[in-house]
Amino acid sequence: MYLLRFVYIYTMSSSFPAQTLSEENYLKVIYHLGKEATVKISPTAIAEALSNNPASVVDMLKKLVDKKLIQYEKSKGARLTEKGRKIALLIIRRHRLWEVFLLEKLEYSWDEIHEIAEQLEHIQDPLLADRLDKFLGFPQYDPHGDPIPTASGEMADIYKTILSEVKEGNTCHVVGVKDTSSSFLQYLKKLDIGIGTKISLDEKIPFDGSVIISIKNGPKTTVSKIFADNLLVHE
Amino acid sequence: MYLLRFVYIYTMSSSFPAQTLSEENYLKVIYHLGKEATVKISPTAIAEALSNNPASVVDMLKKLVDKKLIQYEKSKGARLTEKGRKIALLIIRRHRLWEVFLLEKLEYSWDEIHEIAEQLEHIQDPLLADRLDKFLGFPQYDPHGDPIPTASGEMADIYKTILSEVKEGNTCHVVGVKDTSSSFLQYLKKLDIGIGTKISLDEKIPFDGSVIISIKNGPKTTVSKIFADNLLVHE
DNA sequence: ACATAAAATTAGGCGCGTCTAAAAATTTTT
DNA sequence: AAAAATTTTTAGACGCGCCTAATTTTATGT
Repeated sequence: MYLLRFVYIYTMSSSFPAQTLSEENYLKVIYHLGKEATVKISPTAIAEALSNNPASVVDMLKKLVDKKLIQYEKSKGARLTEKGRKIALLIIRRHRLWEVFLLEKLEYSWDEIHEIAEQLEHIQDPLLADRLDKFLGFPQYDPHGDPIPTASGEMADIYKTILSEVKEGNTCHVVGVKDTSSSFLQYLKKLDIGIGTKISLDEKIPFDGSVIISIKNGPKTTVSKIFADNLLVHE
Repeated sequence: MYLLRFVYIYTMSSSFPAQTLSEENYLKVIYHLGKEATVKISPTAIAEALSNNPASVVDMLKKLVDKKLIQYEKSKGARLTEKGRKIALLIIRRHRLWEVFLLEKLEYSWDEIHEIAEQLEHIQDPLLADRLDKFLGFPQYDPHGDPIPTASGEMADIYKTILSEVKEGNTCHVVGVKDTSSSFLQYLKKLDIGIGTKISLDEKIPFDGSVIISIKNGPKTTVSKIFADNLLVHE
């Protein structure tokens, strides 16, 4: 019992004091803007991502510096500290786990889950993310194909690609969709394709980019290039 | 498609514009304070329930009057309007559904769920409560034995009582616990008693109030009066 | 290198929800 | 019915997170 508690102190979920909702959103945005390049993030970029004003951003950046969640020097851009990065990853972990929950358990569709997860990601409880993770069977990817950070704050690389990029003869698993229109989602349902569905790419037609696939080792089906461009998969 | 949307307008979950978190808490508190008596609720009582200041309460009451969520005349106390009552019931519905989720699906214990549900009850989405309700199998009572308001805003009466009040020969179902100490919860686990467990009261011992019960039609077990006083049941 | 454009920062302000202190109204006590 | 106690209300203020407008700093173009 004591040992368990001890271990918990070192998992992401319980080691940080609660941030305000707004602070959490800043950390998340700085993380997302910074992950591509190692460049420092400008107030303007943050303001745009949050749909607010650069002047407001500067105010908040000062506060985040005080809390040691970011590094920031005047006119040099912001960067997460290790502490800030861990919190950002926790928010992202919570967001993506809730998205899986909403899609798989509550039967929401791909295009509805993001907005609700934006709210749910801020629920504070030291055990919640890990319990939800377990309940969902430790999913590795969210319904948009993005990797879910682990309890210890590690995030898998994104191997996701689109079906049309898969080589002939290879097999992949569906991790999400790009297009979330109901016509596409309904078509997927008809083909019995969902998250995790195994697809083998049998042949590509040079003429129009159509691809011939086998769904769950079943009979061959042909889908258009438009279809294949919008299905996110993971090899 | 259109018909479905139309119907939804008339269910509790989607018919109200979002309130602020604080407004929702005021409505909830006014509901809870008002349900016992039909008396009007004083600012002082509300302030105490919210652990804040009567002066703050008066400010908020004015705002709630403007929004037509309560009736309030100077120094006469507050009362929910029909609109306010419906919103309060929706918040309570969400709270209790999330409590069921946390206990049954995420393996939280009786004493941990309230605080998390206080946060989850404010998540805004027109479909969420109803989807969660369905996912949970339309539970009628939360883990504390309190009835869950329906999607249309009706709440069952509270029939709950304690095991020691059940008459000899009657059968009841567990709806919750009064004591949430881990020693009691562990004892319950050992006896294989959980939410919904069927218990028949076979005999009461006059000497010390011990009761002899059958759990799930199984063999007879004797439990103390202290035990029977702390188990909430529903006949 | 200098003028111009763009970005960052400061200054001052605002709405929300809270507070304290003081005044007004109501209720209770005698 | 008057005095005392309590409750309610007003007045004024504050922190948070945001805003606009003006200023300063940095980057860009010729």
